Amino acid sequence: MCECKKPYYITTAIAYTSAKPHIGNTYEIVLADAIARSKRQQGYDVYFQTGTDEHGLKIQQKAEAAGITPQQYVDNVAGEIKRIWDLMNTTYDKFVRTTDPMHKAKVQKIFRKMYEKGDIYKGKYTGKYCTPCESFWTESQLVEGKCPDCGRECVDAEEEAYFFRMSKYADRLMKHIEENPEFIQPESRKNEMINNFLKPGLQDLCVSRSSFTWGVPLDFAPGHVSYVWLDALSNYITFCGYDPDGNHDEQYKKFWPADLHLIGKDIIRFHTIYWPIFLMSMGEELPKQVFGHPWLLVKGDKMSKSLGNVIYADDLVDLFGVDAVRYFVLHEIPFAADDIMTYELIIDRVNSDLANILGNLVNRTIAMNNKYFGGVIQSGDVAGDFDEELKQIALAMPGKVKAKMDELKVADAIDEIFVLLRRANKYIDETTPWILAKNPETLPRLGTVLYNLLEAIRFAAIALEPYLPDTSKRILEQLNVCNGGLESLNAFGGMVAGEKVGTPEILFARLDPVKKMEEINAANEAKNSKNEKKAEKQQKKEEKKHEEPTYPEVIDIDTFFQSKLQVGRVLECTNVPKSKKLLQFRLSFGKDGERTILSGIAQYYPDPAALVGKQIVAITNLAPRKMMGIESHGMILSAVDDEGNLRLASVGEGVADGALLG
RNA sequence: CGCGGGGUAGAGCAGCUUGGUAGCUCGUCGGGCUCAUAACCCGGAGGUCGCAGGUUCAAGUCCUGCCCCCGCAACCA
Repeated sequence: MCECKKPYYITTAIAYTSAKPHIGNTYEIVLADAIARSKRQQGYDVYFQTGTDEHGLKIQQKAEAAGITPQQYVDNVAGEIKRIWDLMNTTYDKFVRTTDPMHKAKVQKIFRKMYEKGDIYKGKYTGKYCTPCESFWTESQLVEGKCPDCGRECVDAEEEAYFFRMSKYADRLMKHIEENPEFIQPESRKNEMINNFLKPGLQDLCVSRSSFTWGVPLDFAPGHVSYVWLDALSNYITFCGYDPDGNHDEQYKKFWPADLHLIGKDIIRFHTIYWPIFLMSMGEELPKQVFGHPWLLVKGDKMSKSLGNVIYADDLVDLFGVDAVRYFVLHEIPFAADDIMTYELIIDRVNSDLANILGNLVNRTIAMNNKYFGGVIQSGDVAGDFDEELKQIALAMPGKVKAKMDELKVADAIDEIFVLLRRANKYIDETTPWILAKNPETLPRLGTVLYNLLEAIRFAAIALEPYLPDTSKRILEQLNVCNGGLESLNAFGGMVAGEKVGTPEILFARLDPVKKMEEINAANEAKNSKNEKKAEKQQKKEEKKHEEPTYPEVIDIDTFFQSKLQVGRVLECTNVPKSKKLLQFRLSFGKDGERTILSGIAQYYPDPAALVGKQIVAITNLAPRKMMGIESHGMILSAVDDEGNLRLASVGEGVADGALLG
């Protein structure tokens, strides 16, 4: 092999330390690990970086709620994330944390460099400001026009902030994306970025915050911290030896630009628009490829604590073992579409693929070699029917696997290995070793048949290493051979006659679906009844806090009478085109005339026309607001309960249209 | 008419660029085998390839129109 190995730099997104990662998050690191291991196997000098993103308002708030410092909080969560990454047997070379002083110092310099270059300028950030909370909100973040945190009035305000001139680099980025079709994967995402963000024109991005302190402080602007994304994205270079002053480490010179940023499809925009532009501003090369992988869903929903459908990697590992979990996520998740996971599906895969096709093949082959030849490997030179096809498939397999991996189609790559395993099972049927064993004359042929099988298994075991590292090792141990790497798969004949194989051990036990499900349900219930219930209750409380503004104990009558509440009659009610949520009402308020009001209740009224003629209650002196291009003059009152029942407020029939409430 | 992806056997997918016997995994039914973890191997059933037109000797595959689903963007005053 060549001494000067080609470099390969792969990263995952750094995990946000606001909560323990679930299996969906864990998928990313496993996928990256499979790619990294595969590249190492192919002889690349791989640098694999992952880590945690530890700044931001959310973390500051969570720490406050827990009564600890933000640093303590992120130390805890980062530890937990690292533990899970290790549990999944992932071989990252570096685990980075954005609270690292080295990183922070570099981010400060990067920021200053961009500022001095003129790419970042001081501007005014306008929005709604909640004085008691000292928080800025955008219009869309407000709840009922009030602060989403405390429910109090917000005022128009502006504060000093720093902006990045995105528009300056937009053309260059567009050109880059178009000239490098591999840059954004899968390709459908590429169009999304171009059409939704680049073509309409990039807005300048606000890259500083002064409403909270848990971030990288800007040395030239006291009170400001860096926008988390600028801080977080920089990790890919700061921890790889980048020096803002230009004295880069050897590592940086060797590995940058990264070959692959592996990220979730939800953060593609940050990685394919902002990050490349930041790099352009710094004068650095762009990463070669960004792959936005799909999601693992549970019953069609995104995993979330509030839905109560979160599945954690460590729980799955307890139930199925590391390699089974790795196999499942790597094999089931397609290249571009989200995948729905269920326990039943995992059991299914473990049984049919791992236990039956793989495990049973290894087991029966080694058992036969022990039974018929006392474990001694025979020579492979008594050729017969069916041998050639098996050999050809084995020899072609590594190349096919590599081709699939080059396209990042990991599931397909694994399938190529299973083609060989299936063929080997068939070969046993065709050659009927148990019949050959009965006649002393056919014993030499039996030796060769078993030799071919053992060799085919060796091929598979070595090829499986990137995906099922532990199982790969166990198979090779049972075969009693070393992992000779991919080079040992150039010729069919690596097993050495005269050596002895080990004893067969069950690699994956078959699972009884019914029993396993009972076990899973019991485990889940036990968990729910204990710590999770407490956590859930707290969670619910927190969510309610967010949803329902806290009201002042007492308000005076004048405050109440600031709202003009009137009875109105529905003249027309239609869906707003292209909107999922909005209904457009034309209402009569008697002598006060007619007005148009929009309301986000479309999902509750599949037949909006049915509301025509009804009397409702509306606030009519709210400031007009445009939504979906239509101006709304007021707000219709309604109530919704936890079950999702919604009713419009009314005063009963018999009151004149336009009558005032009070 | 905002942009994009997709609709193929009970489920999940491939095939469409370069038209020509509709394929894979799981499930199901039947058979074989007994070395092995009731596993393995073979065979069958099951599809008007979203709908309607068109081009062609021939269309999942190309063209036109329509319907439905899913992402992204906008949107709950």
